[in-house]
Amino acid sequence: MTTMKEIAEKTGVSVSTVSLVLNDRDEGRVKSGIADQVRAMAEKLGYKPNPLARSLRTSKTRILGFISEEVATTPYAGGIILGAQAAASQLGYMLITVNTDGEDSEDEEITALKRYGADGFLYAKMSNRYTDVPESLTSTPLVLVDATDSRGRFPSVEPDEVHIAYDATTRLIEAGCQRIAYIGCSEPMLAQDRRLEGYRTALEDAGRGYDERLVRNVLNNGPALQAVSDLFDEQRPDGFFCFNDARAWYVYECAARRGLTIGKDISVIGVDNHRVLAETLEPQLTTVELPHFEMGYWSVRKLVSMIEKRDLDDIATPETTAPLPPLDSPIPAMIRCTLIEKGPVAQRA
Amino acid sequence: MTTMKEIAEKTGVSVSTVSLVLNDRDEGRVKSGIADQVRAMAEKLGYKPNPLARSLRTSKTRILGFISEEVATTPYAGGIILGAQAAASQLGYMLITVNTDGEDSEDEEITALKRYGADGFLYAKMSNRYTDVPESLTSTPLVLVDATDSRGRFPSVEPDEVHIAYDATTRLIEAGCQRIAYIGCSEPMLAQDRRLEGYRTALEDAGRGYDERLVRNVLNNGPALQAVSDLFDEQRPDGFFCFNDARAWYVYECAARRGLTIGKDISVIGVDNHRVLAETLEPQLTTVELPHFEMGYWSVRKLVSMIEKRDLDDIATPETTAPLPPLDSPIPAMIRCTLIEKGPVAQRA
DNA sequence: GTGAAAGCGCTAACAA
DNA sequence: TTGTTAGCGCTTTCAC
Repeated sequence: MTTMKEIAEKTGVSVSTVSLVLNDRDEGRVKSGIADQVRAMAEKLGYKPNPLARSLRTSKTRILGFISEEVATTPYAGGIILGAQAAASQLGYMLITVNTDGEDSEDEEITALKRYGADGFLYAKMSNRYTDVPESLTSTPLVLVDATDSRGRFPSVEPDEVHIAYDATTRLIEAGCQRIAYIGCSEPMLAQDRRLEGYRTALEDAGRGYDERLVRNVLNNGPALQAVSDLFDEQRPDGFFCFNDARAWYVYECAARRGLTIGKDISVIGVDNHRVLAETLEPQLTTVELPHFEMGYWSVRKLVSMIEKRDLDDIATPETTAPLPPLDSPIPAMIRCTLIEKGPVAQRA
Repeated sequence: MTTMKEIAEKTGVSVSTVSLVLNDRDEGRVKSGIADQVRAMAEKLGYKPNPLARSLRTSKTRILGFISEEVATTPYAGGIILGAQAAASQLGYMLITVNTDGEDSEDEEITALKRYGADGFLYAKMSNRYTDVPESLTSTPLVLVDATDSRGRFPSVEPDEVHIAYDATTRLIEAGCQRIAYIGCSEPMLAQDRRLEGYRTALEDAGRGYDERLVRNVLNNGPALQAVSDLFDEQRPDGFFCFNDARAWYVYECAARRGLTIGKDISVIGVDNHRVLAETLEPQLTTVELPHFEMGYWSVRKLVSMIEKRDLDDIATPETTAPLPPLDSPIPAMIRCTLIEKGPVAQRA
C-alpha cells in the first residue's frame, strides 16, 4: 500500500502538501503545477488513503452501522441493505450490517460498532411499527427504517402504508370485484392501522360502504387459516387484499380447497414481505412490492446528511449499476410502493 | 472514551506499562502490585481499547469480511451470518457483511474491505457448488462457506449433502414408501450430485433398486411444475425427496390438484433453503434444515485459526446466548444436517 | 521491572 | 504557497 509519504518523497514535496492536494483542499493554497504532479504520482502509484489512519486523526470513520433484528430471518431486509449499500458507497461510506437476534446481543454489538467509531446508525424493523430506540443509540445520529420512533425523537423512512392499501383496493375495485376483503394483522401495528385506513378510504372513494365483516385480522398461525376459511364461507368475497405473504397463502389455500380459480373466481393482491409470493406463488397472485431498496437508499442519504450537516442534492450517481431513485428529489420520509401484476386479476362485468 | 494515557497518569505509571498490563503481557515484566492497580483503574474508568489506533500500529484489525451474493435475496444466508457473528464475537472479531448483488460491485466492495484492513474473508454461496474465488480474495486468508473452491486452494465448510439425501430417503423407506422419487436440480451442482448419490445409496442399502424414472431434475420455473406433474401421472410415487423449497412446493401443488393428502397418500421431505417451507408449508411437509448456523460458526473459527495460525480448542464460550455447537469438537469441514419432522410422514404397512 | 522514544498514516495549526 | 511540527491512541524496541 502506497502512503502519502512515498508520494511526497517521489514528488519532492512534503506530506502536508500531498494531504492538501489529495483532499482537494489545495485551491489557492498549492500551485496547480505541483498539485498536478502530486495527483499524477498518486494515480501512478495507485494510492488509496488508509481509512484507519485518517479516522484516528479526524475521529470520523465514514462507517455506518445498520442494526436489524431480522436480517437473519427474512429476506425482507435484503432490499433495504442493497439500497443502503448503494447509497453508502455512492457517498463514500462503508455500511456495517449487524443483526441482533435477541435483546441481549443488541447493546453488545452496538457498543462494538461504536468503538469502531461508527458515525451514525440505521435502525431497521421488519414491519412498520412504533419502536423504542435502544438507549445506546440515542447519542449518535440515527435514522429509523420501516419503523417510527415511539417518542418522536428520530427521523424515519417508511413505506406509504395508506397508499399501498388504497392502490391495491382500488385495483380490485377497477377489476370489478364486488366484495373485497382485507386479511389483516391482529397485532397492533402502524402498518396495519394505515393499511386498514387505505382499504377503507379506497372503498369509500369508490362509493362503496366499508363492511367490517369483510375484514379479518389474524395472526400468523393455525387459527388464521380457519378464520380465512370462515370468511370464504360466510361472506363469499371475490377480491382480497392481504397484509403479507402468509396471509395471501391462506387465501390461496382456501381457494384451492374450494376449487376456486384465482384470476377468474377471485382476485388476490398481497404484500410481499418475505418474498414467498415472488418465489412460489408468483404466477398466481398479484403482489405489492414494498420499496425496500428505496427505504435503504433514502435512509442512508438522510443519515449522511445529518452527519455531515448538509443537503446532499449535489451528489450525483456516477457509476452505480443498481437501479437508483432519481437523485433530484429531496429525501422523502414516506415512499410510494409498487404494485406488481404478476398474476391475473379477474376482470368482471 | 478513556485512553491508556489517562490510566497511566491516574496510576502514576507510563503508558507502556499500561499497555503491557492490559494486553496480559505483564507476566514477569511488571510487578503484580502495579499490574493490579492498573487493572483496577482501567476497570474503574471503563477503559475500552481503541481498535483503530491498535490496528494502525499492528496492522491487524480483527475485522472479518463476509462476502455473499445472496444475503440480499434469500433468508438462507441469515443463519450463516448469525453463526458467523456468534463465533466472531466469541473470538473478539468483528464481522462485516457485504453483499455483492452483481459481479461489478464485488471487487469494489472487497477492495473497500481490504482498505479497512480485514484480516480475512468468508466467501459464501447459496448452494454447494464449485466456485471460482475472485482474484482479489486470493491473497488474504479465506474460507469458503457452502461452496467448494474449483481449484482446491482454499478450505471450505459445507453441509454433508450425501447424508442429507441418505437420511431423508431412509426416512421415507422406513415409513413404508414404495416408490420414492427425487425432485432434483438440473443445474450442475455439487449439492445435486451428492444428494442424488445419497438418495441412490440409501435405496441400494435398503435392497431397493435405483430407478431413474423416479428422478426428475428440474429448474425453478414453469416447466418444472409440468415435469413434476408428469411424474405423478406416469410413476405414481408415494414418497418424495425434494432438492429445495420450490421443488417441494411443486409436489405439494400437484398433490393438492389430485386430491392426494400429504401424510396419508404421499410423504414429502424437502430441504428448506429459503424458509418457505418453514414459513408457509410447515404443517404439511417434513423438512431438512440445512446447518446454516453451524456453517457460519465453524467457518469463522476455521478462518480465525488460519489468521492466528493456531488451534482454537482452548477458546470457550462464556456469555453467548445463541445455540453453539460443542466446542470440544475439532473444526469440521462437513456438517451433518437435521431432519425436522414438522409434518406427517405416512406410515404404511 | 519500568519508562522514554519512535512510529503506524494521516490531518491541521502554525511558521516561514 | 509550502514545510515544520505536533499529535490521534496504541505497540514495541531499547535503555535504564
